[in-house]
Amino acid sequence: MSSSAEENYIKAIFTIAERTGKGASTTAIAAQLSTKASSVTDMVKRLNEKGLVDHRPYHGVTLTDQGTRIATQIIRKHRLWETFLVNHLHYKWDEVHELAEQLEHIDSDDLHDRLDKFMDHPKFDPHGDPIPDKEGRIVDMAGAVPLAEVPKDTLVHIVGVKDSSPAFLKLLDGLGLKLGTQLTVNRRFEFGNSVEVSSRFRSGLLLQEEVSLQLIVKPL
Amino acid sequence: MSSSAEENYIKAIFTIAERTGKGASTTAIAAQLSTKASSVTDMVKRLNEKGLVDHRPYHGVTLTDQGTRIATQIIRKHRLWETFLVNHLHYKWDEVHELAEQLEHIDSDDLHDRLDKFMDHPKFDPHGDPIPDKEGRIVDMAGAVPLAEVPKDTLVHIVGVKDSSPAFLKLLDGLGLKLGTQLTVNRRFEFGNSVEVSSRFRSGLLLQEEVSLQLIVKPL
DNA sequence: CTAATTGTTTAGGCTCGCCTAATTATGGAT
DNA sequence: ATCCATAATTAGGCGAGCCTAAACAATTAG
Repeated sequence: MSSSAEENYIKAIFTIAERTGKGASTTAIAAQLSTKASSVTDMVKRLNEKGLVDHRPYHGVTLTDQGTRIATQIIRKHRLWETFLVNHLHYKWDEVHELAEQLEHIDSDDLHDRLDKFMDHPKFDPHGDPIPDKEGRIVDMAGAVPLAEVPKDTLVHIVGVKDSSPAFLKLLDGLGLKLGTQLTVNRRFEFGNSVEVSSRFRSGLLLQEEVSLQLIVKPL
Repeated sequence: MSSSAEENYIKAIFTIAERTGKGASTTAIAAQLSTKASSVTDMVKRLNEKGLVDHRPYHGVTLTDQGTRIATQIIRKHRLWETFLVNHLHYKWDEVHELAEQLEHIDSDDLHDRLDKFMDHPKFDPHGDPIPDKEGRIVDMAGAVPLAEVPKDTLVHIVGVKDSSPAFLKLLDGLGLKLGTQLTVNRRFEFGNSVEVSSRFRSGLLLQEEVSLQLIVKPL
């Protein structure tokens, strides 16, 4: 029903709305997809005619219920494939995004249900992002907060990353940080709003706000 | 480098050449892809400009070495995915073709090498067709012949099917025949060039030439 | 050898998805 | 309330891939 191009727009609109809490502007969509604003205008018109988006110029594009359903299914497929690639084909967590961007467009609900079952219904992908179930429900990550907001002397463990770019993930690898790693905030510094944390393997690790805002943790 | 559409043409040309031993005519390609001859002319021109095919009008389109390499890689991907779908996601052998047609266009040699490794380098897909290795080498099926050509009182086992259509595969399921099934030709009849075979579970099974030509077996 | 049939290409047109350049509309600052 | 920077749209065009209808070429049958 939807082409890959359409699906990419729908996903972009969804993630922009999620990130900003507002409708996605023409310009924002263009930036997200590395395309031009005029192309976005074109596509938004098409998606609107298909009943997948609403558009109030200068106030953003929002997904209709139907559009939202499509978006969550694409995200489900994306995260299922990422999980498969990491857990079964032994890719590293910073290597799977591009591949999943291709695989997410495979058109078969049944295939993805089977993949889900094959992996025993994983709840989170390799970056800690929740995998929507086949009805589109997403478990909510109650209690999860950026490391930057954690008070001194709290024991937490890493449950996700806000930034899944290869660069950031490789940085974490280099610091010996991965999902599940337990951390305690030892000290908090005014300067650069940085925190000093200790893990079992490394203590006195100083993290700038730039990092600690992207690291999602949960108290233990 | 190649679009899905181009890949489909290349694959079609390859399989027609394999089936007929000759270059693929414009008409044959059109039939294979359920498209029109004029569309084929268009695409053949493009593929020719890319150096993937040669074309002598009225004598058929043939793949260049480069085109052949692409074709075998697509077939490799197709058969790897079919194997994955059947062996790991528990699809039936008549259900996987369409899905593999989508998955075969995923652009990543590495992914398919890993998939190959994950499955322990399978040599044949669920229909008994050989899976090219990453250099494009295909194991040759020495000694494999259509059941129709097997002399009386020979013990054979099924190693492949020439026709992988769901209809034919379901027929085989209905007859209790699958890859590996051992058969003996009890009798051969003039009429319809049919053969009577026995398996461990069923004896006196009469097969028309239409079926026995499609069943590839190997003497034991 | 010619004619008829079949195969192939050409011409022109369509949609999708993208582009650039030019234009218009708007929200926000003054 | 007006003006401006920014956002958005329009207009026109392009390539890929497909189509129909018409023209044309070649194989093969007579």
